[in-house]
Amino acid sequence: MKNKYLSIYDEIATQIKSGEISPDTLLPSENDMTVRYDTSRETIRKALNLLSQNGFIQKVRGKGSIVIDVNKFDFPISGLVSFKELAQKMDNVKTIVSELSLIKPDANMKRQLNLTSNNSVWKIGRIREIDGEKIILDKDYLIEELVPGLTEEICADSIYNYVENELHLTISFAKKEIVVVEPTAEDRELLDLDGFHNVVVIKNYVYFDDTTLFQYTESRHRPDKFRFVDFARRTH
Amino acid sequence: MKNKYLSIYDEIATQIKSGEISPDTLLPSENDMTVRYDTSRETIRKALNLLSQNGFIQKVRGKGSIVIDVNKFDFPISGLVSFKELAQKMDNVKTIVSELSLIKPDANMKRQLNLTSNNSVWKIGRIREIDGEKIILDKDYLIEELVPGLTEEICADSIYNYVENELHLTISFAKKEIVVVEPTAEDRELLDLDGFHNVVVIKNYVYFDDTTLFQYTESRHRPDKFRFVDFARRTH
DNA sequence: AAGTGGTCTAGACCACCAG
DNA sequence: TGGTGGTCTAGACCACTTA
Repeated sequence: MKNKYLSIYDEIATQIKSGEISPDTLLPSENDMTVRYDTSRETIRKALNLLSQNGFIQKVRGKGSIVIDVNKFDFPISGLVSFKELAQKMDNVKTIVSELSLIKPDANMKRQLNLTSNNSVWKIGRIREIDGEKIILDKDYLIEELVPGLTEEICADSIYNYVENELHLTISFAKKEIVVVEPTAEDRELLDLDGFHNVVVIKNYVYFDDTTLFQYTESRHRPDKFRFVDFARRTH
Repeated sequence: MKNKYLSIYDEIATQIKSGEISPDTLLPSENDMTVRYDTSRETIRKALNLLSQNGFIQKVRGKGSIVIDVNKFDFPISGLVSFKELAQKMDNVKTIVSELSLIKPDANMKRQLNLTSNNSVWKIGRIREIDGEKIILDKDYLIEELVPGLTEEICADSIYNYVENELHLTISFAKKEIVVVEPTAEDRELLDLDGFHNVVVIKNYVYFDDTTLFQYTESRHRPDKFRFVDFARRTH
């Protein structure tokens, strides 16, 4: 137990997810909670603001904090979600590493990754197979200097895990871009396109704490199996 | 001037956007700012956290707040963005109201909008024309009781404006879902599909402060003109 | 060791909602 | 009018970075 406000957040979030706290009811007031959790009001408010940002409650001034029916909204996927996290919710998912090599970046790549010197870049291709069909082609580019020692095993598992837990680098934020394009020859070769005329491309730019770009990823999806969910909350 | 922390946020955000504060430099420390803005540290921190959440700065413990190059990341579109806001960044944009009628909801619609009684529902169709091509078909469904008095003029302008500024209802949060589907007969009829085989469908569920659903919208895009940008920040 | 941001406290006043 | 959440203060201790 380190952060008091995170503990409180976790406790309440768990209760809401399990249904122990019913949707459409009010949480105890902030002042009640200061007593119940033996802490100050600002700390309670930190926890409640997190709950609000993550779609668990809705705060209304003069009234209280209303519990939102989380199951009604299947849930914020927004943010940094790796394929592995998604896959855990499904069965029959397999990853095939189609490519793992070190390349010299061309001019375009240098621009994308903000490279000036001639660093080597990991080029990784991974095919995601769901229920026996090859649905997603993930193409990753990472600067070797920052992420040494990649292996096929790591790629088949989760690169995020490796970076955060083994290398102890902190991934901080990401920009995501979604577009729909004609399939390339590579898409046709590697994916089971089944006559589909487009692929959905998700471009992901992942940054470290110090705002340097660490990874550029393209995730190329067969359109019928693609679904993106975003949960937006008005801030002010 | 009401909120101190919002004023400080606005001031610094403006300076970053204009380039008055250079990217990759450090902001003054929080303690410096308490003096400069004549306020407490927690208030400064509120402003800085907003800046961080909106992608202007990156806070690093023990170091300081690094200014991010906002022009490098075009910018957070994530959230509640109406077509009108998007259109203001483009030229040659036109809205054609193809339908505005009151309907009795069918079973599916009742489920989507959480209706029990037999309320009437606004059905609105709007075609968005960009550079003379019909690119987007927006279909909106709103509960009449909550949003009375809709006219073609309002629909051609912005429904959000009407709801927030005329009716004084507060839109609070929204769930967005993106999928790619085969065009319907209606899509083929109303849009210039130019031989494209898919449309990108953005489903939008908009909620009021009290967590009741207020609007369901489908925005149907020709795939080549569709682009979605999301800016995600790790919270903990 | 000095300075930074992260957490936490115990108070205060305000705007808003309900009975 | 009493209770709610929203803002703000002046202080404290801690973990982390940098020199």
